[in-house]
Amino acid sequence: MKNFEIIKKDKKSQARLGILRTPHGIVNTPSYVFVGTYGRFLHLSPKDLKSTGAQLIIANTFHLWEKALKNKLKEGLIHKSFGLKIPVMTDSGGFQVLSLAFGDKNKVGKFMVGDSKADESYKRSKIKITSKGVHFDFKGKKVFLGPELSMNLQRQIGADIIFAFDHITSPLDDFEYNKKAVELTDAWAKICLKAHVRNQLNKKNKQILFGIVQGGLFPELRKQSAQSIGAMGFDGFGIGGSYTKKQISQILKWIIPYLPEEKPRHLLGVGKVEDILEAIDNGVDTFDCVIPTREARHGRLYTKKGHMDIRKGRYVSDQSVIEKGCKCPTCSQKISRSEIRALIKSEDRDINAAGQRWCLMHNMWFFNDLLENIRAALSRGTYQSFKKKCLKDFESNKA
RNA sequence: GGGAGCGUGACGGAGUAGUCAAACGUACCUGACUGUAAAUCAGGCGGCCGAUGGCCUACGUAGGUGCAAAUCCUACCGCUCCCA
Repeated sequence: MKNFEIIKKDKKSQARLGILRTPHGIVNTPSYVFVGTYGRFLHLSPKDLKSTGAQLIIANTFHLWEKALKNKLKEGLIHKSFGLKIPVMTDSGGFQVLSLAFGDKNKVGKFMVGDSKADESYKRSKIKITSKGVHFDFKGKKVFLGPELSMNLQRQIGADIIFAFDHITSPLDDFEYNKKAVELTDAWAKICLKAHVRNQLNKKNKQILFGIVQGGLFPELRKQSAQSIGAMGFDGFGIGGSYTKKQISQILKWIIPYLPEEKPRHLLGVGKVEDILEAIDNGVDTFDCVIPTREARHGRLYTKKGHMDIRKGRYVSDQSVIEKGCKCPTCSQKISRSEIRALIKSEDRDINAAGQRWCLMHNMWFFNDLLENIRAALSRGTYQSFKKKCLKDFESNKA
């Protein structure tokens, strides 16, 4: 049976409704993927996680590995770690080369604000990239990560869907550098595929491997990368890179036509409300993002009419629920804004954690519900009007 | 009745003559957060202005010394502790 099946396509866009089959269950797509980097969600029990309705979650190979380095990675640890038998992904660790090795130093992250020009002082001074992988400093130690190692680690970790080890570039990198990065990502992709075939040889439930498209902000490189990675026989595709916000849908338009229609597409690290609507419109099936969880921990709560910062003084004695009519675990239990605020403002770590837990469950449920509504709209053939209304409501900011 | 000490911005709490509109913390206000080194971070927080500078009002109250005081002196008010 195929891993992925398209059930319905939107007539006015690239959006599609599908089913993704994994060893630990099916995922209805489009779907949000929540990030539990270290194999857990801070402050949430497995039962809590389940109550959010999450279909698919993702952990990080580099961080799991780095954390478990003292001992040894245990076989198939990831589902035990999350404490739940649900579909799980692991990212390859390629992004950490950008975010850890030089992201901080050069103030380069996933997103750039405005249109940045190449910075003369920008250099990859603390990182050495070879055909085998990347050497860089982490917490004062020399570390190495590459395609072969990432594949082996991901096999041990045991997620349902794993990613090839790629080379992400920064918005400050020029065409030449991006060209090399695409070539390197291609070369590594081949190594990953080979290792993957070997690793999965006698396994009953084979892991699903996604290759990753790069190419920076250059249409010809994006096309080249999509064609090349797209032809390699991966089970699905990740779309990577770092860019300015406005460039997401542009990049997708460059890539999507060259990726095999029948295979799933995952947009790496994008997940604001307006961005996911746009991504789905352009043919993306899944996407992971820290936004729902990180922002929940920081007190930002989502509603259909925008988001609110529950820590603000105006909620001190607000006895209403986060969003009227919301069926999330938090609102269902009638936990008031006032109570959540009091908890999350507490300096006591346990009390504070209890507040964060309510926020986490609400936000995760919110995004799952949003995706469920998107799927329903796709099913009915009303995605375009749904998208329009959803954005209008959300941007009204009357939370 | 006698002795000792203390009174600082919304609160806690530094400062004890000039670099003080006053450290720091909290509260409060704004804003960030997009393949998580993020239960985090940044800015503001007396008033006014023609504002990377200027003016006014401020450190219990009222006076005083001094070029200059939240910082020294006197009195008063209030609070705390000790002895009777």
